[in-house]
Amino acid sequence: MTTKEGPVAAGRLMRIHEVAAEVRLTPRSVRYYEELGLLKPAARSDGDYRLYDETDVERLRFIKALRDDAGFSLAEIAQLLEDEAARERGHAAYHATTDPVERMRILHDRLARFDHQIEMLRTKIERLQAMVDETEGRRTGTAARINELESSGAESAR
Amino acid sequence: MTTKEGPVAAGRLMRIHEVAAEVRLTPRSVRYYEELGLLKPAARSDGDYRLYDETDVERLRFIKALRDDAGFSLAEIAQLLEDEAARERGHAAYHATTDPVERMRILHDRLARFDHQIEMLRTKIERLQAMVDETEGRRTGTAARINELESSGAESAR
DNA sequence: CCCAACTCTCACGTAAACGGCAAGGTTGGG
DNA sequence: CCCAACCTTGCCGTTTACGTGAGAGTTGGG
Repeated sequence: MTTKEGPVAAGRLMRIHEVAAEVRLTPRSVRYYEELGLLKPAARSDGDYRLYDETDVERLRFIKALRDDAGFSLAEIAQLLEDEAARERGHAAYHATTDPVERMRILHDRLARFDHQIEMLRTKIERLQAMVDETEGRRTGTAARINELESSGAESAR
Repeated sequence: MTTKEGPVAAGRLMRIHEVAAEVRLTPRSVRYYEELGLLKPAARSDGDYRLYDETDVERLRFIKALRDDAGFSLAEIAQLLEDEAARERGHAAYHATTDPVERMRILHDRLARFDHQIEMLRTKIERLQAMVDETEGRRTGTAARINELESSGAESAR
């Protein structure tokens, strides 16, 4: 009943410390991300243990990359990935309807979200590139001064 | 006596709220960055007011970019820029000595730091690019499904 | 069935990066 | 010289992103 069904992910389910180790996070962080609505385990055991599948792992990896590499806050990541609640609704809705128009809408929605993600990342890349360019400029200045010194006093070098 | 001298920066000096406004930071943050050793005002007034010059503004801009765009922590930024203390020592040392060998060493040092900065930024760019690629992969999959639906049920669309 | 290892949900503690206030000092135009 | 607007150094408060138990329950191999 808490099972995330779906057409994929028939592999085995993992417990929280397993996925945490896999993506190099702590169980605490994974639970915290769930608390913020970043993801929801594929299932729960009878004893209410969180159980994760491969897609959860991928999602966690993506979250970690967004946090570590892109430096987004968890709040921003929540925006980018949208609440897991909304995502699940979208997924369920897709399989609940046979209406192709509705399915179309959902797919276009998903496409738009991917485009948004790509755009945010691209923007970040551009800014970083600008910083690289600037730093290279300074580097060139320093390198020039080295050349000056090197050619002016040309004798004491090893 | 607290003046940062140097051959450049003869422009006028600004007070903390001016530079803060200029680089879109709060005076509080600027003081905090100083506390962490990220920068030091060019001078102090008689009444001990912090006074900044144009190079300080540039430095602050760079710091902000590293924080906002690259997502580095202030501690990491401190590493990248090295303690202002060390920087100042290097600068003073450069002008204190006339020994070309010593000057050479200082310049090569500076060059190495630039190279390190560039490398860190490049690494970050590569990771972001990898994320873009991955997201584009997913996007392509969704786009394909849209095409399927579009050609299979080709009549109900507006 | 037993027990070690794992998990659950509170709940409080912490480091980073500031925000905001207090109590007092400084600046500079009128 | 006066005063509004700015600044100073403390110092405590807050948010984010977790760490760290506490107390109780679950799992699974022997």
